Amino acid sequence: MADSVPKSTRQTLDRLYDDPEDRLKSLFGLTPDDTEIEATRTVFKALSNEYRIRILEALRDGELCACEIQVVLDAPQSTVASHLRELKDAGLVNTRRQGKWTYYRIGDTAVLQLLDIADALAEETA
Amino acid sequence: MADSVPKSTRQTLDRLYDDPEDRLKSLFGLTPDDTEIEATRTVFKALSNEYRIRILEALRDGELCACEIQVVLDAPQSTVASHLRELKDAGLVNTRRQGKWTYYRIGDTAVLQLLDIADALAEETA
DNA sequence: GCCCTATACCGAGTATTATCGATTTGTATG
DNA sequence: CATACAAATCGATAATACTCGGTATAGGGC
Repeated sequence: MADSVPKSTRQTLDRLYDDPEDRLKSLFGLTPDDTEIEATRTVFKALSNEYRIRILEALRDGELCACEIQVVLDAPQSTVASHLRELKDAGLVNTRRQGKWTYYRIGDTAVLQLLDIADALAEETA
Repeated sequence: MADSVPKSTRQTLDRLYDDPEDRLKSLFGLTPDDTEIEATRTVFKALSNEYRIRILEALRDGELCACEIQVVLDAPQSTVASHLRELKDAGLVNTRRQGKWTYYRIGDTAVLQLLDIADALAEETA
């Protein structure tokens, strides 16, 4: 681990701290493992699109079929379908097939918590 | 509003519901206004990057200067700087300048809540 | 079987983001 | 005010994401 640290960084730490080696160790301790970060990123990425946020908001009150979501979004069928797929892949929604129709619903209320917190955060920032 | 609904949608609703006009109205009621959605999206977009998640995780324990964050991320200075700027623009971190150094800190504990919830959600999905 | 409809998938064009070397800006210190 | 250094910005290239027409798949009714 110590070998991968560039000289410039060591020099910076040398100037800043009494015990740069200790500081280096504690800094590296701040990094969680890659797979966990990647999984978290997947969730946020799925949430970082206007259409997909609209879909989740529409699903607050309960399930809707794809054709209804199309009405809410007022967008081409293929566009809506691809966003629905992304939400499903990210595990944020579940589906239920009934005849020709596919019904979508929020997979976990934690999704709504995320939306609420982000909304509040955005509002106070603005 | 009714004018913007395409014929194909009306036909779909006609087939699905007894009172398609009512259904149309309730569906449109599910859409929040554009500026709110956009603000929420900005927050999630800022969170949907590996480096930026790492930065926020590193800031859990308290503020760090940009040069220390560079050590944690092990990435070029300009790359780190652009991510820090994006986090700041999104309102997720605040800065404090002390001499040559700029210290970054989490702007609101709600940011950590978002990370925790998304992490838990990602874990249960996997 | 055929036809109609809901929805999933493909792929090419477009738009947005990320990366990072080079340069500039701000802040000390001699 | 010259030098050193932290950090911000610029700008060109690369990577990623979005859009959506066209097409394929699947279910139900005749």
